Amino acid sequence: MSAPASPIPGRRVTINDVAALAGVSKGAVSIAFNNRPGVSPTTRERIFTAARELGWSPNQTARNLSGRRAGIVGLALCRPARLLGLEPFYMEFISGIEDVLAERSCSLLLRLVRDLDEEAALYQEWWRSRTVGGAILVDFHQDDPRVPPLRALGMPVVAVGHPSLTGGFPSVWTDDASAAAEAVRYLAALGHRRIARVGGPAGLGHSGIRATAFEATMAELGLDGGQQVATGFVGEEGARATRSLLMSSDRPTAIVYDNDIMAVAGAAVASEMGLSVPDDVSLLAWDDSQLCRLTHPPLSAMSHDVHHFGEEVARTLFEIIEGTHKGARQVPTPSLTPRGSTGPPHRT
Amino acid sequence: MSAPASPIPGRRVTINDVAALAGVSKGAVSIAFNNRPGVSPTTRERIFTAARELGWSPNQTARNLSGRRAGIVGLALCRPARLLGLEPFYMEFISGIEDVLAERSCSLLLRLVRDLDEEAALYQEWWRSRTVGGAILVDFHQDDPRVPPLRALGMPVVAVGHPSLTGGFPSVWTDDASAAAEAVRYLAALGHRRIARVGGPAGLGHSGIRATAFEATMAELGLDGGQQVATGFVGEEGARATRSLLMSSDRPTAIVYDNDIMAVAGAAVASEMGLSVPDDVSLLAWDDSQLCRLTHPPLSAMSHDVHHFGEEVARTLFEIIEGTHKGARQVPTPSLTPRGSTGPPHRT
DNA sequence: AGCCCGTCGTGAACCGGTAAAGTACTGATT
DNA sequence: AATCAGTACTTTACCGGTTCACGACGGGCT
Repeated sequence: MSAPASPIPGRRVTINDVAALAGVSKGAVSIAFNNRPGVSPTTRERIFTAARELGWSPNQTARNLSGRRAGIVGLALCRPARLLGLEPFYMEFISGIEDVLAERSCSLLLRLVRDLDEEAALYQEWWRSRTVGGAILVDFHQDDPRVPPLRALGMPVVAVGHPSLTGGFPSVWTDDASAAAEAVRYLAALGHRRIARVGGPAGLGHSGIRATAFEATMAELGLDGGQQVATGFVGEEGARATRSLLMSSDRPTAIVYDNDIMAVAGAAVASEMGLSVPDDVSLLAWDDSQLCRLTHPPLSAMSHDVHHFGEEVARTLFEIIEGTHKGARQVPTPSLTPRGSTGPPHRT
Repeated sequence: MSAPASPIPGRRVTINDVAALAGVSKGAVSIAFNNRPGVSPTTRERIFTAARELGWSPNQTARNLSGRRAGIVGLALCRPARLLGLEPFYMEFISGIEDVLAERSCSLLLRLVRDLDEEAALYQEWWRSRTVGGAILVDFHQDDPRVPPLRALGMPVVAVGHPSLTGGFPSVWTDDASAAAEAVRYLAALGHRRIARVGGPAGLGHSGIRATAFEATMAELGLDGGQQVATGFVGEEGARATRSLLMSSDRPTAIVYDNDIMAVAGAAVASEMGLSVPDDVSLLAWDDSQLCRLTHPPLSAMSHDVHHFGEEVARTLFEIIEGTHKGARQVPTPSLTPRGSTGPPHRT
C-alpha cells in the first residue's frame, strides 16, 4: 500500500502548536490532556483554550506508539463470508457491542477468517502491531486451538461461552443447558413424545452443551427417539434436516432449532410438505430475532436479549483492559416465548 | 507459528533487534520490508531470515505515525443499532468488502452512528488520527450533509450510490431505476393494474430513485393508482404498510418491496389476512438474500449479487487509495428472479 | 539565614518505524 | 589519473505524542 499524497491544505496541527499558543512546553499540554497532576488550574485552562482554538485533539496513533493501547477492539469471525449475512444473532450481537464501544469512542475491528489457526494468527498480528487493545473471542470448540497461542500473548480477551470451554479466559455466557432443558420440558408438557433437535456443528461448544442437555432431559422425562441432527447453521441445511426428519416413518411432532434461520426454513418446509404448524408439527426457534415474528404463524422461540449480550461482552472487555474485572459474568438464560408455532400434537 | 526463544523475555522485539541480528542498520530492514530498491538480494534474504527467527513484523502504529496510512478501512452505518441485525443486505455487503480486504490483510473498522453529522465527525476523527486509510460511504441522501466536510478532508472515499447523489466522490452503483422499471413491467405483463410499492425512507437517495422510476413506468404503461409507502426499512413497518395496503378498498394485486425483510413480513401479513400468494396478491422482494428462498411460497425478487457489490466497492477504494482509479463503476443491474410469490392476478 | 519540601513546569529521551541525505566502494568513461 | 554514475548501505531527522529526571520558586520551620 503506497502512501497517498496528503492533499491536506496547510500543516496539520500538533501538540507543539497548542503548546506554543498556550506558552508552555508540550509536556505540559500532555499532562493537561491526560488529567494528571502537574499543572495549575490556570495553566490547564489556558491549554484547553488554546487547543479549542486550534481544533486540536491528540493524535491517537502517536499516543499508541508511546505505550498506550488503541481504542479498537478486535473481533474475528470464523465462517464463510457469505453465511454471515444470514446470521441474525451475530448482527444483533455486534450491534450490542457497538453500542458500548461507541459510548467510549471506540470502534470494532471486524475480520472474517477461514479457520481457527488463521484466527489465532490474526490476533497475534493485531496485538503485536498494537492495532487493537483487546479482543472478543467467540465460537469456542472443544480443546480450542486458539487458546494456547492467545494465552501466551497476554492480550486482554473476553471469551463468549461457558467457562468450561473458554480455556481460562474470563467469560460471558448464557446458560444453554438450562434453556435446552426448558425447551424439551415445555414441548413434553404440551404432550409431545417424539421431539427432534436441529443443532449446529458438532464441534461447536454451545451446540454440544445444548445437545447434551437435550438428550439428558429427554431421558429424564422417559422420552426416547430424541433425534438430533448437526448442521452448519444455515437455512438450507435447516431445511434439508427438517425435510428428512418429517419424511421419516416415526416423524417427530416437535422440532427444536438452534437458531432462527433454520427454524424459518423449517417452517417453509412444513408448509411445502402440506403439514400444518403447529397441528402436525410444532417448531421452536432459538435466539428470537425479529425474524420469528415475521412468519405466519409467528415462531415460538427460546428468546434472549442478544443485543444486551453483546453489551455485556463489551463491558466485560473494558473491565479486563482496565484491570477491574472479577469472575465470569452470566447473562440471563434464554426463556421460552410461546407464539403460534407450538401447540399440542394432533392426535391421529 | 511456534514462538521462537527471544533473548530478553518480556521485551517486545523491534526493528532494531532484527537489524542487529542481521548485522545491518534499521534503515536497511525498513527498505527490505517495504520491497524498495536499495539492498542486495543477499542482504535482503539475511534480513528476512533474522525477522523470521525473531518472529518480528513491523509495528503498524509506528508505520502510521511516519506518514503512511493504516491498512484499515472505515465504514460507519447510520441507523439504530438494533435494526442492523435484520438487514441482510448490509451483512452480505460487508462480507463482500471483507473478502477483498482480507486478501490484502486489511480490516474493516465498523461503527454505528445515530445521525449523519455524527458520522461526518467520526470520519474526520478517524482520518485526522490516522486510524483509517480510507472510508466507504453509504446511504446517500439528497444534499447529503456529509459531503462538504468530507471533501475538505481529502480522505480517500468510495461512495456507494448513483453518481448524481454522491457529490463528486467516485462511486460504485447499481441501476436502481432500470430495475424498478423492470419490476413494474413484469408485474404489468402478468396482468396487474394496481401495483403498490413499499419503499425505504423518503430522503434516502436510492429509495428516491426507485420511487421516481416506479412512478414513471406506471405512467408510461398507463397504470394509475401506483400507491407508494415510505417506511424505515424494517420488518414491522413493512408489515404495517402491507396491512394498510391490503385493507384499502381498491387494494393492490401486487406489491413491490424495497428489501427482503419487508417482503417476508408482507408475506406473513397476507397469510394472516387469509389472502393467498400469489393468487390474491403478488409479492416482489428486493435484493434477494437467502431469506427469499426460506418462505413458502419462496419470494420472487429483484436479485443481485450483493456480496459482489461489496467486493467491487472495496476494490474501488483500493484503487482510489493507490491513485489508479478512473471513473464510476457500475455493478450489474438487479434482475428479476421469479419464484412462487408472483403470478397473474386472480379475477374476481 | 539556612534548610526542607511541595508545586509547577521544562527539556530531553523515548516509542518503532519511514525517508531523505550522506558515505563508501565499484566499475566504466574520458 | 581524474571524473562520473550507480549500488549498497548508514546516518540522521522526523512523525506526535508520553514520561521522567530535574530545576525554579515560594512558604513554613528551626
